[in-house]
Amino acid sequence: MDINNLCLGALSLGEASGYQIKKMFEKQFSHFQAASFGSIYPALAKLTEQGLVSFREETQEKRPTKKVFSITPAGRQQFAKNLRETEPSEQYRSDFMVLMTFAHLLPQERLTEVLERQTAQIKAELETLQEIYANNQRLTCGMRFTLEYGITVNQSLLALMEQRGDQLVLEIEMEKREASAP
Amino acid sequence: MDINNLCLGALSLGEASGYQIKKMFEKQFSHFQAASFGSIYPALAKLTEQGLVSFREETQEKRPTKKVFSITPAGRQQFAKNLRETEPSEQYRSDFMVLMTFAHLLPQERLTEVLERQTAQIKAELETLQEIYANNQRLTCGMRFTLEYGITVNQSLLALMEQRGDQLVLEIEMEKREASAP
DNA sequence: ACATACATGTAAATAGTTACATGATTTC
DNA sequence: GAAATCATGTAACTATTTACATGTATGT
Repeated sequence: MDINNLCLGALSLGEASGYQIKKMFEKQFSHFQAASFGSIYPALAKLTEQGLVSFREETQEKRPTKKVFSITPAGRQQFAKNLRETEPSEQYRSDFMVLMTFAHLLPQERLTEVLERQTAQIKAELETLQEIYANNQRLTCGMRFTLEYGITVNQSLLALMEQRGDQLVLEIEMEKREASAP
Repeated sequence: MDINNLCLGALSLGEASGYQIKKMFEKQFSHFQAASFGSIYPALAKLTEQGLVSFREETQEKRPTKKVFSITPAGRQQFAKNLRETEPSEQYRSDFMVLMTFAHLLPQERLTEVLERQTAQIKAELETLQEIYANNQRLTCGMRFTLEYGITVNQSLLALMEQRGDQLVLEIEMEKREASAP
């Protein structure tokens, strides 16, 4: 599923400007998809060209004029079709995991710092998801499910970090000592 | 952290051919990084050019000749330096989550199928990780940690899918009925 | 007979990010 | 006075995948 399609999906939930779609990627969709302006605006232009979305210009006081995009019936049909043909693939890339894999090559202070940063980030992500879950009435069942999915992951990860983090630091130190004096 | 560096990291654990490095990405590193031949071979060529790795050609009976790469002292130093400067960022992209977000646009059978596929995939991933964890003596502490990390995530996700999956299908059906007859 | 494992490599295509350009308004 | 929010857009760059090219050996 590419950004073009994702924009179509976002608009299937209601009209929005490019800027507002970016906000959606930073909130509701943040735990499973990212997108920058550099991909959203060209996507919107292409979808307009294809007749899958339309827009009206809205002049505002004290704010720049914005283009409010709406999905067309053709767009709605196309999105439903693309969705049916989408395979549920997943991809995950983690430099945190790379750092852990080679933790023995890191100075102890850096390792401790990285573990603390990761814990803090998991905590922050968990709070963000819980906040969206609690303070949003207009969520579909499916969105609530994805939020629960994210909350579950982050809760179990937080528990792991808190009980296993310090232990790892000690293990690495022991491993280093053994290696230097066998 | 790019593929060039990751290849350097893989070789810091022991000498290997390009083909064997690919295998590492499919096993030990599979839960947090992916790489194809199209990125590994050029990476190895570049690292050789930079003097960070060296190789010897090994002729085999009944198998094609292979290049066995080793990390040089300069390579080891460079990798440690790169690692210290790597930030623990993470990126996750999930078409499964996209499908769930727009689950109300999917035919019921397709939704059920996707949920079952996802459950099966989580199960498979969990088993793979547990197998690597159990049947591998040469794992560093850090690698064991990443495996526990992956196992934890998949265990909690599996529990969620089993208790929440069917419920979601029912909720979606109810939502659809309400929408058509308000 | 067909797929998979072994083994290396290149070129084209893809899909995206980052940085730039522009500018008013509001909050700290 | 600096930073963030609102708002749109382009162009260069980056990193990676996919598909192609080539070939033997083994398992199903």
